[in-house]
Amino acid sequence: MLSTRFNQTCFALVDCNNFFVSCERIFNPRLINKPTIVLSSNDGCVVARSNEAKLLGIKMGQPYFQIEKLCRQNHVHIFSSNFELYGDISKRVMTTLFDFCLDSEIYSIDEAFLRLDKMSINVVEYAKKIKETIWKNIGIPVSIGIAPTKTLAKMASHLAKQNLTSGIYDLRSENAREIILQTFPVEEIWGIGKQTATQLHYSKIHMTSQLCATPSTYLKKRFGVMMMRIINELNGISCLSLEEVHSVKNIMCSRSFGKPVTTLSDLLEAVSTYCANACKKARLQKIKAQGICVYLRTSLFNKTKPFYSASDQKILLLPSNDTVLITTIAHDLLKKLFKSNYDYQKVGVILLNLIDENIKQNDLFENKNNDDNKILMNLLDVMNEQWGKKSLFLAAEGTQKLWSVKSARRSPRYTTQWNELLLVL
DNA sequence: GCTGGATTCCACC
DNA sequence: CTAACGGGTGGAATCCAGC
Repeated sequence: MLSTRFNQTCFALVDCNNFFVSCERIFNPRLINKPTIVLSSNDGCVVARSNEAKLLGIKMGQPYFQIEKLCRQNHVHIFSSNFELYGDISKRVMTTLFDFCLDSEIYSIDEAFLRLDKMSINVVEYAKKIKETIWKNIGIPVSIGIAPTKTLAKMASHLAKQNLTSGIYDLRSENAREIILQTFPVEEIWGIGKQTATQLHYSKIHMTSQLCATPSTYLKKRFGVMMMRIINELNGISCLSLEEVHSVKNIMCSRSFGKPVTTLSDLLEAVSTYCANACKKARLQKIKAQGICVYLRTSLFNKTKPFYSASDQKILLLPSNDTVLITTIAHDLLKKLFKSNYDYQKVGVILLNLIDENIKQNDLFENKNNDDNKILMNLLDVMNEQWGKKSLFLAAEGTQKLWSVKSARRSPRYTTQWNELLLVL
């Protein structure tokens, strides 16, 4: 007889360990057991650390310039983000997980929830098999947390990471939970962030067990409905189910500049580039924007220069994913927002209220249909697929891109670019 | 007061 | 030599105008 109660829900959270670093290691085995980090775009902050790098005290999200010296002294291997590579490896991991369990939800680039209670299996044995398969076939180490709710499964995966030998942690037994909750800090609970944690500490609530013992009327009044959901989940009552594949509502594209930008022409180039990326993404998903928002701002951190931030949006007469149209509108918006004599750090474009491209809502006053540029856009996408990214683009994007991001240490895109395949010499 | 829409806050990876 | 800090998502709470 299995220890689980009849009818009890059971979720597994499969989480890739140090995901971006693990991806780099697949193609560069010399990195194994060496301190290694991956930087955010623009080589700004640390977004992934190997265990060795964690031991050196390098923090998640830490700005790189603060640890540059430490890295040099300890021969830390440093990489710029290589999202094409990570996305491709992620796809392989998720496909493998779907083979094990169709009832699953991709939660992020490196995590997925599986619903296991409807399968007649020994859950822990099954988890072991999943872990071994992903390691053997893809070369990515994962941790797996098992529990009756998603929030507890998240907690279990945390604990699984501390247990390096098995990498699996089972929190289905109520007795086991009772002990664990006494030493699990509230700030590590899924859904409780920095602000909430600070307030909890202020109310002398530090450990999860203390949180669960706090009267729910008080918690609801002070922290809202989200907190009630968290408490229920911690008590083993499942409130969060696997989510449907949610349709995207907005697409945002923005980057910080490699160095401050002051001229309107550079900003227009950048905005054009982001429009092209966003529209391409929309066409790929077969959706159209009903509005577009443009924003720009100076650095949040530079206290010596004046701060400026602005945004504006325009509703489209007809939904569109046409790069030419969207870029034209974005240019108009940006020209209105632009003020000279500022050091700009970032501009961004957001396609708003996306809807299925097949939904046609003919405008009463505009008789023509809005497929004008469909053929051109299709051509653009096909050419760029065939001849490589950015073979064909609008002149407005510019060719120099003096503003573009820093990405000095990116590894080759081994799996997605023919000319960057791994060479065996 | 009530409503819906816009904006801000918070959290996550 | 100095200055240097991501890019997305989504949901809830809150604000505010118009009734």
